[in-house]
Amino acid sequence: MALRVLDEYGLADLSMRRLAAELDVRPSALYHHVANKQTLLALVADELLRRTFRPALPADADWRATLVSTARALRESMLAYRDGAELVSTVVAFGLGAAAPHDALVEALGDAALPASLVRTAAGTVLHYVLGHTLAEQTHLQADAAGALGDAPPARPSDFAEGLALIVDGIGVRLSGRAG
Amino acid sequence: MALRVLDEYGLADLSMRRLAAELDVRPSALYHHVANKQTLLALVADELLRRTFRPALPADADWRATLVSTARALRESMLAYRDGAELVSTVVAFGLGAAAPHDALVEALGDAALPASLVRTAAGTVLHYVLGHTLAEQTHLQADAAGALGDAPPARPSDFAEGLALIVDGIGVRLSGRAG
DNA sequence: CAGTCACCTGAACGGTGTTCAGGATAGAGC
DNA sequence: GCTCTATCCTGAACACCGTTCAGGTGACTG
Repeated sequence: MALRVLDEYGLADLSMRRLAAELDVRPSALYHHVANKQTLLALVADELLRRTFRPALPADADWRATLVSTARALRESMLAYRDGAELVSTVVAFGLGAAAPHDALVEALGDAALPASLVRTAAGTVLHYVLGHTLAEQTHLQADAAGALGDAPPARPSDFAEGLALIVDGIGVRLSGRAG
Repeated sequence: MALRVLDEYGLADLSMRRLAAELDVRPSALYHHVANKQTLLALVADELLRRTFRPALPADADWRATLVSTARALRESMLAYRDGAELVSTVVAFGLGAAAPHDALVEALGDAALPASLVRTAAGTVLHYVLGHTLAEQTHLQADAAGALGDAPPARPSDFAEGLALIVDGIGVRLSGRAG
């Protein structure tokens, strides 16, 4: 329900009052189900990810392919809803939820023979990259869809993959010839 | 002035009304100097960076050292003010200003013999990483300073350098033996 | 001395998140 | 059947928010 409002009106207009109106209820009623708006947004972000974020984990693939596919899945999840990247980014930043992406990235790195602390660092690095890149991408996309501003270059679709490959190769260096 | 209010009250309380009160002026007066709050925030972010972001560019250093020092300088700039990372991140995301960090990263990559498109990708990747990491770091720091939540691990100081090194090495792979 | 312009005030508009006393309603235990 | 209780809700208010706009005031220009 809240996701419908998000997609229809955007994150800026996803207010307690609008959501309540959509549910045919007075705003104060929402506070019997949720402590405040921030935790509501965390629940919405979790629901968004639950619905769309299915990181493929083919057992035979090496860690590179798994990591790339997980990152790609996260990007596509967020792009699937209006303001999805902004929503997930803020929820992740405040640490109130949306732990699934980080967990999925850590799991994807499980096959690489890396020390645990480096796994966490690498997962965080990839996560920050995907969130930042996709947020910029979606902001630009939606700005174009409304009234273009058009000074920045139009961001080729391959940019995401290229930046991601940079990090993946950086991780690969740490394995120095061991696994693929 | 606005930076004083930012440091004293935080970004959430940096309202047009509070800023106007601090300047002993009515809120509507601000709109004769600035179109709206978003561009005000962009100006504040630019001023923050102008004051504190001095990327050291030693002519003799190789691109790795220059890139790392630029990234580190950006992180420290944002940490120097309350909510600095959040402010700069949102301004960069909306593309209304704060171009200095990206430009500085591009310049730092100038010495590496990379194709122009890869320079832009690499700069964007590093930028997203620094913003995302520092935002998370500062959010955590400030949450601790108020009333700790304390479930997430305490984030060792070396985490920033490790993640950054990952990306730098990824860039290095693209040079395959050419420069340092 | 009139005119212009930058700067400001005062008041309002239409929102926002959140709190709180109290009303309804359904199910459990006696 | 009848209380008791917990859940869910309403209505009203509080204290803000960004923004607009007509009109006032002072300084600098011609």
